[in-house]
Amino acid sequence: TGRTKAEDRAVLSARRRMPAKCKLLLAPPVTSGISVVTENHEMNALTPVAQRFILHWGEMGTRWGINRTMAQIHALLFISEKPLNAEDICAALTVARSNVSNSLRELQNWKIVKMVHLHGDRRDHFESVKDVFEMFRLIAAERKRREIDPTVLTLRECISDADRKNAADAYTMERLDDLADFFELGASWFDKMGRISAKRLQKAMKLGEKVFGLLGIGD
Amino acid sequence: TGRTKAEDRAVLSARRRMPAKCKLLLAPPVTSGISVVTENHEMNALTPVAQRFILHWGEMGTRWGINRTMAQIHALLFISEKPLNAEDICAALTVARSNVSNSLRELQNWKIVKMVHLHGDRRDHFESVKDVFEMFRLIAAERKRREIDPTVLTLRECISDADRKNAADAYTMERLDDLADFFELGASWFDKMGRISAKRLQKAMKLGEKVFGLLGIGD
DNA sequence: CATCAAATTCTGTCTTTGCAGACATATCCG
DNA sequence: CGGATATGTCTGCAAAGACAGAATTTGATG
Repeated sequence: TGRTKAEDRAVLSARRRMPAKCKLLLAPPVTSGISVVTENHEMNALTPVAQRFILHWGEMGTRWGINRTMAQIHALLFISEKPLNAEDICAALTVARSNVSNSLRELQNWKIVKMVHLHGDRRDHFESVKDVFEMFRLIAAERKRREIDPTVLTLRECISDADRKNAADAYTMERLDDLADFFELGASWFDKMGRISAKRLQKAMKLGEKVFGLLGIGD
Repeated sequence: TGRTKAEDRAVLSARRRMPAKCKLLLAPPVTSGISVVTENHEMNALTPVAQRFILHWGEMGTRWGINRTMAQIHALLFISEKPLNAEDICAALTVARSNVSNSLRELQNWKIVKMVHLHGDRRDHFESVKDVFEMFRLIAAERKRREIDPTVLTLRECISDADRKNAADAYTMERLDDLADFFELGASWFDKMGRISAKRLQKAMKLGEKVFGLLGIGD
């Protein structure tokens, strides 16, 4: 098989924890889009497709260092036509309020979820950025700020602190210098992506396709 | 301060766990590059700069869903002039053999660490890919294979499974379609990066800089 | 300013993951 | 073929992280 042992293990452990972990699957089965009308807006139970997407997105999150609930909430908001309040989210994903509250705060820090208010409802409602390029742009900007920038800083400090008389450090310096250059190049990309609009980013990415073409790298 | 509460918490918790977790810091302090000569090769204790880099790289790993030890081993190999054997790595990072063994296997799966043999020594030795562009290329290719490809597959399946008569699903489909398009564009990028040489990738990235310039996005 | 809904923070529990040490297997040499 | 050395796998414990529920704070409204 073209699959590593580590992956097999991951699959198995994912399966093992399914019943306990993935509460979505434990939610009452949905035959079709049954609507439950609450005070002031209707709340649809999750369709099987929605469930599947949310679960997958949660899993993806964990692979990239994002906690599962946070990613799931993001997925839910992303496919929700209307803004949802905390209560709605708790109900849809069967998670505790506190968990939802914390995850929403973090999603707002990432700037991919915004708080909105609905007329005649004092509860906070939340909606996701819907444009995928915009979303990517925001995430890239934030990751740069949190991870790339500090890394460049650390690398540069390491380089200037290195003991030039020590042979081991001399080689280390060479390597770190390369790495720092690379990250700086990457950082400037992230930066630029963070500044241009989604429309232009999309154009730039498609243009990039062509650049590859010119370099003679076809499909 | 320009820092979120979550970040403050992260910093605190990192500090709290330092003594227990980061064995590197507990290793005997290194005054200068003291050389310890073993059977057939000399093994330098880590310099402060090396320690710092390894710790930071380990931390970076965790942020991107890579386990800390694995990232630390990678960092160590990356700045090591000569290939190291498992024993050397255990000693340098103060981690168990089993841990080193598993991490090395995974690093080889990622194709960023290669096993080599030294003349007259039957132990396996390991060295990291040293070219940063090559490293990036390999990591990108692997992440695509493991995460992007399955995501595109899932999204497309979700779209084809969606119930077109259901209003909720109709909206979901729109969103997922956008997302799938985006990931496919991304996948093709990753793919192309995976195929071109490090040299050309470097050229392409620098060229990309210019593309941004042409689009009027300066520093 | 009292009351109540909504939201947040705190605290303890449970799950998951990472990891060390023990055990098992493979490889080389006398 | 036996012993030694090297590597790989398994098991159980411990740390970290995620999470639920309780307690607290916020703030809106009569």
